[in-house]
Amino acid sequence: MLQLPVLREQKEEVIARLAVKNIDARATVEQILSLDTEKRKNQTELESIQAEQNAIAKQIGELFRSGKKDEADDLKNKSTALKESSKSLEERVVSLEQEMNDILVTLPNTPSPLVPKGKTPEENEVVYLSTDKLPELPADAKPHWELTSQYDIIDFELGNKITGAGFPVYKGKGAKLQRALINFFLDQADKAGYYEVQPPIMINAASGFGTGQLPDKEGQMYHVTEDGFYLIPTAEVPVTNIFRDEIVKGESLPIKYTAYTPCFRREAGSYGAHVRGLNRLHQFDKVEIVQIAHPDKSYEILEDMRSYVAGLLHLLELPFRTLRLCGGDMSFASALTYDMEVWSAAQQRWLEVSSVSNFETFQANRLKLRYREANGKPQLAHTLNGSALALPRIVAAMLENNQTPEGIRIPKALIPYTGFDLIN
RNA sequence: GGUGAGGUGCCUGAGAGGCCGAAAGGAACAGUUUGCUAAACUGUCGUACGGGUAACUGUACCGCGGGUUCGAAUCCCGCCCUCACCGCCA
Repeated sequence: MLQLPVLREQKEEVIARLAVKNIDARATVEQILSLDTEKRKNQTELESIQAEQNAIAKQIGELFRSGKKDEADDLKNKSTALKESSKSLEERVVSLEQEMNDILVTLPNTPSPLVPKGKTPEENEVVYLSTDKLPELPADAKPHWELTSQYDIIDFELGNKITGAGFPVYKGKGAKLQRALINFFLDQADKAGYYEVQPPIMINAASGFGTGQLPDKEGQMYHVTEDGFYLIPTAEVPVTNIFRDEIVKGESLPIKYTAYTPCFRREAGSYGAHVRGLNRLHQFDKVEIVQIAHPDKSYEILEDMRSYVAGLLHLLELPFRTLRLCGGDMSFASALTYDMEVWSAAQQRWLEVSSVSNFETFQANRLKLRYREANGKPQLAHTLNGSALALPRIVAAMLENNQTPEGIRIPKALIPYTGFDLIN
């Protein structure tokens, strides 16, 4: 959620920046500001009436104590009259504020000045390419969904039976590979100074609102209606919400957390060949990294997180590129996002495996997540997060790129975790 | 699921219609003293939103939402949550 004072003081700047996300926000911003002006006008009036009521109530108390009941009765009547007008004013203020907030939460975050203009994924800016020549596979190379059944390591049909499409069953070395990747990613995060947590994988509505999934993406989450909970689409939600309504000490920043969780996404509206196999699942595993940062440091930290994720991909020996997302391809809450895509040789396409974002104060404002320097006023912190990493497409790329006549080669860094160097 | 107790500031915890934005202790911060540390003493110490160049000032907030009252942390109603015990159970 954008900060109202920023909207008031830098209206033109906000409108110009939202234009990078291809949004013409002028009418909305002006509506918010006029509601705000109206609200404040009513609020000032209301508060002066309340001040008078409070003064009268105090006087009545004193009159009662000194036995002047008649005078007290006069004041009572006066106060009752005031109550009428304060009550209606209060309703007005509350409804103006509500109306204003309802509109304010629909505005996406303003992109950072680094964000390139653009509408489609093709206009994302390639900022890094891990290799100048992409691996080439023999003509009979297979896509991963054929390899998974050839080696019987991931069973999509069995998942269909148990749950439905997008819920695969990992088997044998396939299951062990999952476990190996999760442990590998967690160990790496630990080494990089991230504190490991295991959060709930169901969240309440307040948490969903805090990180911006609600009300914007309600339809993308599985909803447990009986209890009002949602299955998490990413560990970002429960981990960042650890700090909801918190004022942390300035010197404790940056706070670095990591968590492994399953993630659940309804992916309503997705279809076609690009959802085949592991490319798009309803349930998948991911290790997430989250940082709570000082506003002056958050962009430096974003670069750190980006190079951390790149390091993981190098260790896994996967060819990848890093994109700086253009305005049109960015998420609602993000100010700057880097996507990491690995090259899937058999599919001849790039697969997104990580998204690293700085949300600046956008989430913190919803979360009421603040920090305080010694004796200072509370300030909104910046929040950042990134996948480090999401498993399915890593597995897809690994299977496809590393296929040999003998079997699937496991990258060196992973062998201590899998306990085998070949899937055959 | 049943029964009982309870939700007050960073924490513990008092407060039971007006003198309460809230005692007391602890923590934290600043200072004094001691050679350092520790201790002792003194002071500061909630948040949000308004108004004001500012000093300052107003309002709201004691789990959430309503109600009673001139006046509610305190009384009434509804909801949520936590804890304890019982039941069930990995």
